[in-house]
Amino acid sequence: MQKLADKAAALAAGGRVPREIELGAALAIRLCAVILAATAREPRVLTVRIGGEEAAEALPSGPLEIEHRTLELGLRAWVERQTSHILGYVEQLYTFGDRDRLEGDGRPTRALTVAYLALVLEARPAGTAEANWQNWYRYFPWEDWRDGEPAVLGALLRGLADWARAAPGEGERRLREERLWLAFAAGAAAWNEELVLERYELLYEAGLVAERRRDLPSLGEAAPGPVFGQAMAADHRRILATAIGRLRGKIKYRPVVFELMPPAFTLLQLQRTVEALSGVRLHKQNFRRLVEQQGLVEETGELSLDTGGRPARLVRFRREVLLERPAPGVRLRAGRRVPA
Amino acid sequence: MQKLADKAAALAAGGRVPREIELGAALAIRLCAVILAATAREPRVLTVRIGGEEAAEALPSGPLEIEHRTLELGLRAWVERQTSHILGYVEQLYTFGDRDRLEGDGRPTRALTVAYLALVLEARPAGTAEANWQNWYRYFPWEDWRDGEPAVLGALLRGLADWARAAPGEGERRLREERLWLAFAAGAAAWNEELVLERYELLYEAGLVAERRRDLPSLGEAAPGPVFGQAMAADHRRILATAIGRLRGKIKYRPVVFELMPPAFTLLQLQRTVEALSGVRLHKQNFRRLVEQQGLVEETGELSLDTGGRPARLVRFRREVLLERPAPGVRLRAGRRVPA
DNA sequence: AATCAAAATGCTCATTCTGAGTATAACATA
DNA sequence: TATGTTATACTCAGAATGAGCATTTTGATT
Repeated sequence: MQKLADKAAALAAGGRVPREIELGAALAIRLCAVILAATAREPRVLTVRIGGEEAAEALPSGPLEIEHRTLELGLRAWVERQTSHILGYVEQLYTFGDRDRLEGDGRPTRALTVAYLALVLEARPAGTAEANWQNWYRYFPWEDWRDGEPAVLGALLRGLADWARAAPGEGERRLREERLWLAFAAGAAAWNEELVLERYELLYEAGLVAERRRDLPSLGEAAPGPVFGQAMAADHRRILATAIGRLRGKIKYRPVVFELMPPAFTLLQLQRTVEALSGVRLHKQNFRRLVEQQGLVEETGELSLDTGGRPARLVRFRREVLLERPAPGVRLRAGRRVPA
Repeated sequence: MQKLADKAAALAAGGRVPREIELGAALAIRLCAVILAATAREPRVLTVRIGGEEAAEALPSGPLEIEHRTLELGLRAWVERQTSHILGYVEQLYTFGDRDRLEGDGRPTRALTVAYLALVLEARPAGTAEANWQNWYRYFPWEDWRDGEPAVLGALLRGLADWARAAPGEGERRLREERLWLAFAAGAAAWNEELVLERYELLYEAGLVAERRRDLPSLGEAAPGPVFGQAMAADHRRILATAIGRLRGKIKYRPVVFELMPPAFTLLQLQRTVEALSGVRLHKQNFRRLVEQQGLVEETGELSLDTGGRPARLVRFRREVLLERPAPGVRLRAGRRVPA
């Protein structure tokens, strides 16, 4: 305890301890934005292509600038200037601080990345080849259970099971199996749609995503087999996984979906959007009961004729709920498996 | 879009844009630890005293060191070395990046603080005067509703109401009133114990905490009145508020309380701990029903005779629940106001 | 015009979960 | 032995959930 206090005092007084990351050390700070949108059936993420030859898909990211008053304001300003997207909902996601992320010049440096999650109304589909809206299941095909068990799941679980079996030592094997069980709920029994990051990290450790083989080239031959999902630059796929998991959790207790909806929408559109984000199907009648009981929406008085069936009432988000209910989210209990 | 892509590409290729925070700029990165523990009746936070003369209470914090592989490992190593506390549960809290936090030399700098929440079993009460376990309600007396409405609440709400009334313009006034309503639930009606940070920030903006007057000395005379709670160094009270809010939320859906419990405990001890953390009283019978139904604990076979009444069964945490239930937390619905 | 497919919308029903109690048991101490 | 204190068992009404069936209202097809 004493030591701690001493050190703290020394630091406060301007003293320095050895090996602290000093001004002038190899340190870069970047802000990284996971910008999400959604159509009724497709969850979207904004990506850019970087790196000349072997162009990799990446999340937009920019440097922290000195004149920004706070990190979040910095991010907002930066994104608005660059993409002309006005960010509505913005929340800090996580700060990634791995050492050894290689910067352009090849020296190992400490790269500190502060990642943010932003929700926007999707604007024009970004006509250039450089910045694009992508369906995020492109990167995580095993996360979309809307039409039943994803096709890749079998192969993916086989790969993971092999990895668990190959563990050095009994204890490690048990640990891996436990983690698999938790993240994949024994295949399907009780799929937890929030564990996006946990699942990605398992795949990474097991060498089943391209990023791992890139980061540890020695693994290239050791584990041939397939890799799953579209790779991204640096650790951007991990950041995206963090964002999706967070969003999937948040829609349950905060009305954040509405940030992704147009001003007026039908209840089915809302349901489809929630399903797109969470990757599971919901029971229609119960979903509406919930949304209406909670007072999340109100009538606009208009009808939508584009339903393909009986016209639907158009509703809008009731901003007042924010003042009424402590945690108004779109609770989602999955319906049964859908016929197909 | 095009601009964005260009910039990203330029950066990846080693190019630089103006005013980026460059190596060598005035930038410091610190890791800050909110280390929490609890006795049955008292929630605790580990603090140190820094700064010679006007010693302020502070959270332990240390520099990011280059040889740490990840931020979290860095924090663990650092805290273990300094406090001989082995951190069990550790989670990243938030990254605070305000400009203009004054460093020792008086220059305005960008201080990036990555804050972590750690839960430990309280060790010896830290005999030195320098590092101490403090009841955290010392800093947030308005957050403790275990014995009914906190005494300070009246004065505090009056201060806040004055601030709302003094808003420049109708719109701003409405906004302030809305925020007050949300954070304080109109005084008490539906107290939401998770909004610790929101409440602190309101008090800060209203000039009702000492930190605000320190940060904006000009306010000193403008708003004389009282200030609430014990102040802390820098923005440490804000960080602590973030931690408490996060913890209060988390105990509901993850079995994190058990990180704070001894190996064997009685159900009442567990309840008192949860109450200490959340600041509200719970209904005893329902609490036990929940904990037992969820399979969170199992018998040790022993009895505790220190109850002051009928002896109680000693139970222990069932680690297996982590593998069984998707979100095993100690759901807490407040009981009625307690007789006193 | 009659029929069909696709939604939207209305309503039911059994089950589980919650909130709030009452009642009883088992100890320490005055 | 009476009293205070805590543990533990059990009840009960009301709300919330999960799963369905039934009916209505369109456009598209026979």
